[in-house]
Amino acid sequence: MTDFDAAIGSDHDVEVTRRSSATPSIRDVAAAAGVSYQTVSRVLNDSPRVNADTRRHVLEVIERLGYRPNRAARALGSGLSSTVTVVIANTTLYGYAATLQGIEEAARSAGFAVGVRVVESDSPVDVSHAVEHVSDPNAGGVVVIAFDTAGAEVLRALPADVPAVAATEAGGLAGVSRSMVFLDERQAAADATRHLLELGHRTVHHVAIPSESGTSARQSGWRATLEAAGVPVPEVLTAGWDVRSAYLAGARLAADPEVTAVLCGNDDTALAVRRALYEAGRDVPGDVSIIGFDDVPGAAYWTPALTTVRMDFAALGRACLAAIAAEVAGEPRQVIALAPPSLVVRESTAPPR
Amino acid sequence: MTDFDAAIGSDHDVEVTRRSSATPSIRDVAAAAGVSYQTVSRVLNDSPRVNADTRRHVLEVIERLGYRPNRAARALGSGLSSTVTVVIANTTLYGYAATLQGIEEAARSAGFAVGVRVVESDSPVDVSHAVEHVSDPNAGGVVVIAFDTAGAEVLRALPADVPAVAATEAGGLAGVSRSMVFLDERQAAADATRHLLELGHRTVHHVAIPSESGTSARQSGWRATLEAAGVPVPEVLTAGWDVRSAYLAGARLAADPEVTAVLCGNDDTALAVRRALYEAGRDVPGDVSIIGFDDVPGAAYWTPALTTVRMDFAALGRACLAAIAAEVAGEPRQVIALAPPSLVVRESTAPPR
DNA sequence: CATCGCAGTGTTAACGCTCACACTGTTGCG
DNA sequence: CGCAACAGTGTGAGCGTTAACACTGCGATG
Repeated sequence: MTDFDAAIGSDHDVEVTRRSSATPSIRDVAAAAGVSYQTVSRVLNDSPRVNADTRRHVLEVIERLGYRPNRAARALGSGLSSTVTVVIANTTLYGYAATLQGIEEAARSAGFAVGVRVVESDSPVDVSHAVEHVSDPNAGGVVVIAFDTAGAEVLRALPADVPAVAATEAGGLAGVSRSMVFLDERQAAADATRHLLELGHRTVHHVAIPSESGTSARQSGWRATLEAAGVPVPEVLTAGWDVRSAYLAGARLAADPEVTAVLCGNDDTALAVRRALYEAGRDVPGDVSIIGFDDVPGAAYWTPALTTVRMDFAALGRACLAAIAAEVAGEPRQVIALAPPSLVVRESTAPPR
Repeated sequence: MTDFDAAIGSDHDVEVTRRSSATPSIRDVAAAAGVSYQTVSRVLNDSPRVNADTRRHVLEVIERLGYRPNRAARALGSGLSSTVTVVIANTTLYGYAATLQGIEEAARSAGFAVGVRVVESDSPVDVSHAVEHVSDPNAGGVVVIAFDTAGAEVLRALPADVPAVAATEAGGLAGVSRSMVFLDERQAAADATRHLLELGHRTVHHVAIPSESGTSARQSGWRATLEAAGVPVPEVLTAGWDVRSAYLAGARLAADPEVTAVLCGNDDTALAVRRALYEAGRDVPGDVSIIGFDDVPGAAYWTPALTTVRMDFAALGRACLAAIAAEVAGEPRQVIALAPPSLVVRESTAPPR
């Protein structure tokens, strides 16, 4: 205690410390506690080699001084950074946002900080800027949400020494040797298509959303099911992420009396298709059945409530975080298929007239 | 040029550098370019005091070596960190996600990195953890999305020396002296209410969403308008962020034949209210008119298309970034009201029967 | 009772960068 | 032609932390 008092009592050398008015550093804590700063560091990293009394006292001083560890310094000193950066095309689209939420949740409980970087398009400029941003040495790992070409391009352009994992479509990304995590949408798409066929529909149309490859897993599950059933495989209509393009595709389908069942690339697409059908005077599910993908929070409250595939994006995000943490820790790459999403049958599907 | 060549030619002191096998540092670049590391630093920070030829050569070496500046080291060395952390209650709710997108966009073009921290609730534990996380010295600024109590609590608990700005409801947060930015929703709520009144409705009911204060700006705009019009002010029904609670509120309204017009706290709420009305056999807008808030991307494609208030969350986010950048740069606090959002009249509102 | 081992602590040197300052050479001016 | 001014560059110190190692006692071991 004498040491402590002495340290506090003497103020003839106040000017020696740089600018102690600012946030206290580990050294200030050490001085106030009468120990070396290495001991404080040990307390912070709960090293076992610290006497219980010392630890308690240091903790007390930390509290009293309002000391907060400096992440940047820690990263510099250790060479490790407990940060993961999420590369994402758009934070407002449900699947992306929910995946981000899952990543953040897992990161938070694992003590990681999370960064976000939006890649607006798959243009070389956007992609290279994003790559540049995340390839900061000791910036930690990166999780690329590669549901689309922008993400996929970033993944391809990323230097091999940057630890990264991708959240992808089912099956992963061809030609990319990275850890990948995905939900098995192919299976779910097949289930959804079969559901429609079993209801008695002659065939099922499909409005596709953007995808990394030309053909999404959703689309291929749909196609395989139709082929296996020996029914005609209609031409695929492609929409963008914007609702309007889906509406346009929906309008084309609505004009075709042969169309009685539509598997939509996601719920937003289903919303727009349903609108187009409505405008054409065709009832859902009376005249046309529709199925979405994602199960956005409101889907159960639509009129009619939407039959859709529930995607557990939060689980996807959590798995991505676990994977990147493993990768940063030096474990080998892995490709993880999560449990297949399941079809939630509600009101938008019915037997054809 | 001779110096450069000489420096490149000589490799007898290759072992002097520590572990140059790893990512190159500023010193490796300097050595390879035959200049001091300070010169490289100057090039990186485009200081004007560098000869054009030197700069070009250094840039070339940087490119060749694949050098990437280390953000952590830079932050440590300068004491400044060009990172902003966004404190957010939920990344999947549209208003939050869109605001985040706006912040990120502005941050990206201003050269800031962005971090995300979710506060799951306004519980002391969650709040203090979030505060702890963002009060890292030299972690840069923080933008708190304070649409709810969780955000507001974080803001209140944040040490005064942490630079922060809040995206709030109209009017800002009482008792908090921080920079704040908001969209004037009060005005928009008044417009929406007036629209309904002008259509001939006796009064307008309101389903409120969570808000920082007990009474949201949306609610107070609604109330003021009803009072000014001298019509009865119905009891406010309160919903949470989840669609189900809004549905429950909607079910109560649907059961009341007096209800002919409802101003919903946001579009999700409107969706659920519309569903409840549908289940009760009441047509929208035939029997009941509804108005939402936010104008989510799909709102125009609902059946009926939703009359709602378009909130420019991206602009809100951009303004927040500008504000935090200013704050970090030492400029005084400011309270900014952005242009009031406007009502978009679509199909869900009509004169009462 | 000398020695080993280990709990507990301190010391030194990085980590990669920026800052403040010092230095060199050239230019411009009286 | 001497000196100030300045462009251009280098040097030294430090940012707050961790890692590696060195040291000090004390109890256990033979």
